[in-house]
Amino acid sequence: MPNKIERPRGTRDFLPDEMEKRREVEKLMRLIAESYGYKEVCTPTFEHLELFTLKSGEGIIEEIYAFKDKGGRDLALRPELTAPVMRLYVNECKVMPKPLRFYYFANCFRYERPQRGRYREFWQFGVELIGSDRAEGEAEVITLAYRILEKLKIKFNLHIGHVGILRKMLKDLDEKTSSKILRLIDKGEMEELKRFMNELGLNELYSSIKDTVNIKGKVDFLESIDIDKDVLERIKKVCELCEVSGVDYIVDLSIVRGLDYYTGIVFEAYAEGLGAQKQVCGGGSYRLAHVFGGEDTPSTGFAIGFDRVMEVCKIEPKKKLRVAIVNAGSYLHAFKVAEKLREKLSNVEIVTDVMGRNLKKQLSHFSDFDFAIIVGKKEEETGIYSIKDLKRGVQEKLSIEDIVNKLSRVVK
RNA sequence: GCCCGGAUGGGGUAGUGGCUAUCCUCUGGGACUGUGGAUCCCAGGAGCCGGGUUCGAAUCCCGGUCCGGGCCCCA
Repeated sequence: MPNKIERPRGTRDFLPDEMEKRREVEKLMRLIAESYGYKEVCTPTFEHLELFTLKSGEGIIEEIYAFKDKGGRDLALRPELTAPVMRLYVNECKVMPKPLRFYYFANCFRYERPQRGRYREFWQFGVELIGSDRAEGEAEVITLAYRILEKLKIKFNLHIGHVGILRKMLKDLDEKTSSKILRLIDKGEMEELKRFMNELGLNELYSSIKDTVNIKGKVDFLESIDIDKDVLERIKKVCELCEVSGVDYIVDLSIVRGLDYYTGIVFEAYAEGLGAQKQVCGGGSYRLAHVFGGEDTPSTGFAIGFDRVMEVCKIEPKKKLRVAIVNAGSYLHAFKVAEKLREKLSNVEIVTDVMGRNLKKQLSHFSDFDFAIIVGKKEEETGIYSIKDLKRGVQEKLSIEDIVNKLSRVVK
């Protein structure tokens, strides 16, 4: 036997049961996003490498699947979708009336060590609200993310922060230093941060950063510390709107986010039961359009880690009604009956035997179906078919029309 | 990128340096050519890959691949 060809590392095959569940969850996400007026967009699976290196943040750049095509162009499989969607916006939608509400569901690629909830090909569901610079927009996006996770019956915590506070505190430092400080805050390595800032003689700044980062709770906590007035007003307003829509949150100013393009409100959601891969959603306000040659445009968005959500989501798809057309010798007629029923009934699975089994074998094979319709010479002549309820074990004789009526009633 | 643990038919497993690799499930067929899930019978299908030690390796050793767990990072 020749060697079996295996799946590449970090990729997955999905069997029907799992696909069904994934489609069900996807459908729910779409439905909720659409109920907020968001419309689906789709961008290419690969883009110019530059799109992602321009502003994505160090971590992601190292993980990019990059390659040269036959024309020598530097291309990359998309590691995320915010940059592609903003590129699409700049290319095609600049003059459309604002705001634009876009959502996407697509696969992304990152070269990483695979683990539970972390794959080299993974799916993201996300939205981008383009053109609004206001708390109303930010609150809408946060609420939408919250609703989706809530409707999927996931247990999670939502943390809301604002990168403006820390950015402002660090504004007098050079970019390299401030970026290192932000990274240490993001990792929660406060001891290392203390040592680092001590070396630079920034003890005073360190202690105010420490105070800021430790703030966790509802909005009112913020009153007690000395932060930028405009930012405080913004956070208060966003939180107020979130509370109105029943969103449960924690203000957490330590949220920094790995992607460099965030400028304002940021938020993350953590689900229970996923270990180190607990972050199921991340987002915030950013400015990216001008980087891709457009006008400076404020935007807010989030991305949900679809595969992580699937790990903890309890949603079960509704089982379809399954009907077997069992033939007693008359294949031709059985196929005809099956086709007629498929035409008349929607959302019902209708299956015939294609293995040449005898009657008994067919019934045995279809024993976990809901109904069996027996089609043989007698039925072909009279037009009256035996329909057997396989779950209850009862059988009756009906015409095609009556069968259609009966099954339609059961579907409801 | 770092640290650990694994890998035996499609799925789940047993076992051991030595005969034809165990059991369950599964799949196909038969008993049974007009009525299912039971039972019995027959058939099918496996030691991740490469190298080493050995008379002999699925078993021991080394390397690789893949999976899982924990970090890092992130969704």
